[in-house]
Amino acid sequence: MNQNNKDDTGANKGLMDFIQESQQDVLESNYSETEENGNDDDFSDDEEEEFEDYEQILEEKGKDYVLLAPENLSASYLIDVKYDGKNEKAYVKLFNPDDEKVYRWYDSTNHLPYLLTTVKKTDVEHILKNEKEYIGCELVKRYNRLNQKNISLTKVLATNPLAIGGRSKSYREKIKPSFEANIRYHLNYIYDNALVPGLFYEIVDNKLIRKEPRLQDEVKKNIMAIFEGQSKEILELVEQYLPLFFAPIPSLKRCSVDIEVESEKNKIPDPNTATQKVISVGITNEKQQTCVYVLNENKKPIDRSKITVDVKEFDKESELLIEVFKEMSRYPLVITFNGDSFDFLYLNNRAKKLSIEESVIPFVLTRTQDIYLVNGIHLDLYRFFRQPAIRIYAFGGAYERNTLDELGRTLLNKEKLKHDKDIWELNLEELIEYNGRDAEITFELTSFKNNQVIELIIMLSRITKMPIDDFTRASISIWIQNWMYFEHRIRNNLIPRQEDILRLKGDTSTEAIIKGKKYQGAIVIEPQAGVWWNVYTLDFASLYPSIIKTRNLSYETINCSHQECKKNKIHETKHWICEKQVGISSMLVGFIRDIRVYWFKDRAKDQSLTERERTQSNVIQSSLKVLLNASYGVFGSDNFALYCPPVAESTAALAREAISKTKQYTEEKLGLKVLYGDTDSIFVHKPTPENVKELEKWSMDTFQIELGTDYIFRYCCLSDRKKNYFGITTKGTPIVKGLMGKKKNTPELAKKPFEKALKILSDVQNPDDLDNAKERIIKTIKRVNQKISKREFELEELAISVTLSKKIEQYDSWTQPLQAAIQLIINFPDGEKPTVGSLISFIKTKPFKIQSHDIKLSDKISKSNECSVKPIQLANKSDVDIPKVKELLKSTLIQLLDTIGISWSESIEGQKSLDSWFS
DNA sequence: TGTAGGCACCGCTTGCACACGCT
DNA sequence: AGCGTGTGCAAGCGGTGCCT
Repeated sequence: MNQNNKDDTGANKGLMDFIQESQQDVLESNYSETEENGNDDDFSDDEEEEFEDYEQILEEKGKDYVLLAPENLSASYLIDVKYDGKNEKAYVKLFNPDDEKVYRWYDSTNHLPYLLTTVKKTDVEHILKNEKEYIGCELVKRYNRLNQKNISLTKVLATNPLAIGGRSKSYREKIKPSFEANIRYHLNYIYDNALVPGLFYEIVDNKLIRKEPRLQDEVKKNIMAIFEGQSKEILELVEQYLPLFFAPIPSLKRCSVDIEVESEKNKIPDPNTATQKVISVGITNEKQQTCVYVLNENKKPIDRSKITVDVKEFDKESELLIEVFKEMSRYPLVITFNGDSFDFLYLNNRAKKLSIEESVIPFVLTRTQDIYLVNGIHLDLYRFFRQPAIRIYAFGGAYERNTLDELGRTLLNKEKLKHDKDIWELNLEELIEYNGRDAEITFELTSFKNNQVIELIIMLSRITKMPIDDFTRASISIWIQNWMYFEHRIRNNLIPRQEDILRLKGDTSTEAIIKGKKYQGAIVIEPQAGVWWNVYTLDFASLYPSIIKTRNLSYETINCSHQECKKNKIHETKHWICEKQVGISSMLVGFIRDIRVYWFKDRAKDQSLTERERTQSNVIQSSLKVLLNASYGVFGSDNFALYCPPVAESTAALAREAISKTKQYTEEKLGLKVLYGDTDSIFVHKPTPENVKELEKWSMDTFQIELGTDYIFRYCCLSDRKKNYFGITTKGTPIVKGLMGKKKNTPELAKKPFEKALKILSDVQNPDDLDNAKERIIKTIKRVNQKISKREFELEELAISVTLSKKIEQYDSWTQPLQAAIQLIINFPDGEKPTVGSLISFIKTKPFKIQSHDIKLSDKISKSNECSVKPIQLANKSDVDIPKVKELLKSTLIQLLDTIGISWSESIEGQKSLDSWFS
């Protein structure tokens, strides 16, 4: 029997056994052998012959680089799991640190694609009687979390994943209901064998066996102590995850690749046609050596004194490419920035165009337009850094836009080389330097801060059980889905279908405040306008995940079938929660919350530890933070596999309850004034240290959630606008939230006086200083206002920069950014077309009409042609609409001024008219 | 080609009341 | 009187960026 099926009683009791067992013999064959498969692998001992044998089963493309694993291989790093369609087998890629080579190991257990169904075996055989790819059925048992019952199922096996799902006549279309039929095969392979990408495995007699890291007994003991008294399931999770956290992360040998392509003026080279020559390729390796492979057909002399990198010259483009491919194949990990859509796509198509032999082209294109490497793995940093969860939670929003230049500038403090010319005008030396710098920046994005990014990627890959190249291309809901699927499978739990969850639990019962939303969300406490001295902001530590944990929220525990549980109601909703079963998402989210808060978070800052221990702890805590912060939201997102609106709704409702009760307690029991609050925080006026302590204790006793102090404001200015305030901390640091002066689309002209005013306010120590500061602020602003009247400004200072969030033809409203984008298209027909993500800069002008355009637009606005803005590229100073600029300055600064009691019309405008009266 | 909902602000769009002029 | 059209206004809505 399949080892995964032996735990017929379901639930979690077999998990520890399972882990133990998997260490000894992970991949013991489970199925009765089917001898149909012609490629059965009795590998010869002779190495050369061995290669002969394998050659026929390897795909043509890139096969020169593939090295098959020997019968026995020392501990190697599991970097990838894939499926080989020609051989109908899963394989893994192992990086062996001893010889620094990547080996490919094909499944030796005859693991097969399958689906599960409640249809009886005889009926299945009837349905599939003419199917050549059908192999047979097995009877298996699973535990169904949704109804808490063991269930007998038919496991339908096929030779090929496409037979199961992915075609119009796949088995999953014919056999209904079918379960677990839409999981990609290589992921199934990972789950079934409990593989963890990023851990060490060795091959013994052609079996893949996990190598356990050594754990310090002391560390283990201390961590177990954190979870003392918690349920058995949680303790098992700790055991399961400690090796993932503490296995060393080896420094992966790797290189970055960046290409430059010959191009005509104002034309972007098209990687699909690849009609232009590749003129240079920069490669940087882990020793920080950069080499630029440059095409020099006319053998122009290169002045080496002007060059800081290594150079290899080629007079034939095809030779250049072949050499680059060969160099890339030496690395288990190859990094690009946007390689999926440009560099590698271009190289691939260009190589075909130049008739380079398939066997030396290392790329594999997938249906979803990702590009994998035959031998190593391809990490496209553009895809990784683009993830909102990564941008915000792992990097604190350090970069705004996902471009190589901005990432380099904000994370590395290293900019792309600037030049006035365009690529095709550069001389060879300039081209080499430029290309080399891009390759360097790309590489350093993975190596800065002791390889922070690469370690983050590997740690998240271990936790989510996704191969690195899948993981870096997928979004956060897929990460969490995969993580939870894995945890279902190793517990022998049936993975529920989204439709079943929805049918049983789908309804929400609260009304959202914003039209079009599914349920009610957070509370924002009405701010008390004014200047407040000595203000504490208290907030709950990861409130939503904490609620999921403490209140046992999960798709199977919400609205369970037990009559007795119905009394366990959730505030303001119709939902109740199960008291008999521990919810799987509650358990998983709770576990990573606890271990982050109680272990890794402190250790990331603990000066008594070594630097190495600190950075590793930091990598782990930020990985966990990324998952935690998304763990609530995914349940409210209909493209999440375990989508369960009542779970999300209940989480939000319980959070509302927590914050309201806290406000009430603070006001009524402690007699303090609550000035403001948002979601998980309250602003308290003048609490004593004892007050704060009492609140912390009360919160722990009432909700089992930590309430901590975030900022202590010397003073804090609130207006009547929510999510809109600023304060100066006791250390003199200004904290600004939501004010227009901070928004990225506000023109510099308004931002500058805003910043100045803020600086003045930072120095204010007491109410008397404030009056003084007000005077100075008024003067500053008046000066700016006068300058505007006299048109004393640069055009750039007025630019409003906005990101397009949709394609041009999808806009239903004739908005200003759209007007500017269309003018750009009309005036620069060969230029880069504005589209999703483009940053458009424009200035406000008096209304004017543009020539009727033949750009495809939505029906609603296709006839519009009157514009109120001009893109900065086309505008003159004389176009500027002065009253509108003043309006803009006013609305930006008024947010700041009215909180400190300055009236715009009296202090700024009124004063000005007096001035002019006297002069 | 998505983790959620709540909020501020800008400016276009739309619907309505009303005036007006024509038949 | 009945109808179409122009005008001014306010509310609604689309869009962007932000907060938690």
